[in-house]
Amino acid sequence: MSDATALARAPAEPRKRDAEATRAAILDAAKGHFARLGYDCAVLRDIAQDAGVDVALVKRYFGGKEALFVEALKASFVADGMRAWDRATFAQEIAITLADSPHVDEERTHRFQFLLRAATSPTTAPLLNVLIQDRFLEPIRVWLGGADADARARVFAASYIGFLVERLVRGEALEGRERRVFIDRVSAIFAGLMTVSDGPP
Amino acid sequence: MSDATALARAPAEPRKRDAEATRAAILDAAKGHFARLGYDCAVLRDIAQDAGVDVALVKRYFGGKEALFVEALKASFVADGMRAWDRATFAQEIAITLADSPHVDEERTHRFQFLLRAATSPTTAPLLNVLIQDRFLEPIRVWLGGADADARARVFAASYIGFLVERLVRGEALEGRERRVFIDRVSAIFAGLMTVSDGPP
DNA sequence: AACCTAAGTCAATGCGTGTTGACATAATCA
DNA sequence: TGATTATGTCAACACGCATTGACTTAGGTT
Repeated sequence: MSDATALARAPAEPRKRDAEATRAAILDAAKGHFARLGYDCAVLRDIAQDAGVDVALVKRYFGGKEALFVEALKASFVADGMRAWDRATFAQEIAITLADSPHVDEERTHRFQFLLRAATSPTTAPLLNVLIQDRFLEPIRVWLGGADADARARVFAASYIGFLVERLVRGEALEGRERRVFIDRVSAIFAGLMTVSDGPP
Repeated sequence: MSDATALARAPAEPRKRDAEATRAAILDAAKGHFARLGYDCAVLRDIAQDAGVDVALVKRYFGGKEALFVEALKASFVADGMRAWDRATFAQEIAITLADSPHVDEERTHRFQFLLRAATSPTTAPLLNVLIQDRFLEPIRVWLGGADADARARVFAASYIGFLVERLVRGEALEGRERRVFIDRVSAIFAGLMTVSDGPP
């Protein structure tokens, strides 16, 4: 046990002084906590501890909880990724991802859980309108392209969010035939949204 | 100011003593608050005040906040409604509802917002697994029927939730061509899920 | 009428949490 | 080296909130 305590005794090495690094550490920890817990349940002390930092530094570097949240939210949406998606395989790939457990794609999962939590908390929802428009809906709209891209982007985004929630509450991966059917149906939906027109002209 | 205080002086009429009625009043107020605010942001004092009741009565009748929440959640899902949906018109109707503002369908909106909030709060999510299965997924599964009803029910439920979130953050009704396209696409998705097979056999 | 029990009220306690300012110390520069 | 500043630490404070128990009173019972 003495080894364990020795390992846990990180404070023996009292943190190099490096403003940028600590700021980044806080931001990074914050992203995870906010994504997992949502604004209201996330606790500054825990975030700080996770970053190996004193709580007071949150104030120094960000001003407060809300400001930290906004910063973390923006940092979580550097709005890349989507451009790189391959149109030929996207629908299938995303459906597979959504059929699996939330734990396999931690990175992307976190980013969108963050968005979801932010959107569904009454405290933070007001902060989101612009950001959602700019960094979520708009990239999708551009990526989809074609006629009525805005409406299709809405449906696309909504579906995505929905499947994310479903996977969240499901918690575990789907298996066997259910999994195959799920993937087929979901990828059919996304594929349908990528085609410019399957409704009346 | 004396007028205002006079107006505010509702306590002049000190609440008839009726256990069932007050219990119901609390539960009713709780449903609204939890749906609108989620578990964490909802405040017992406000719920009590809304019901015209002292906070302590929440303890007397329900035991505590969490118990009240569970009760309210169950009460919000009497699992009716869905059976009554008309298969011929459902997809179109639901799409229209989802295109409009959240305020037009307060009743149903509230019930599902409740579910959503509950599912996305880490505090309450654990309480939901069974309930979601029993009162949400299962009715959909039965209503859909046919082969692979379970997988289709998942996709169905997920889509529904997603569109609900989308409408929530959108806040206002869609208009014009965007609205038409949105409705077409959404109803196409639901209609597709109602058909037994459009994938490989 | 006296009494008893269920229903409702009130004030206080304790905890979690964001925020704040005073203090300590490493890093940098004159 | 000594002084100055940026960086990090610590200990409270203030606030909101759920919870709790002691007290009050209406409504029925004997």
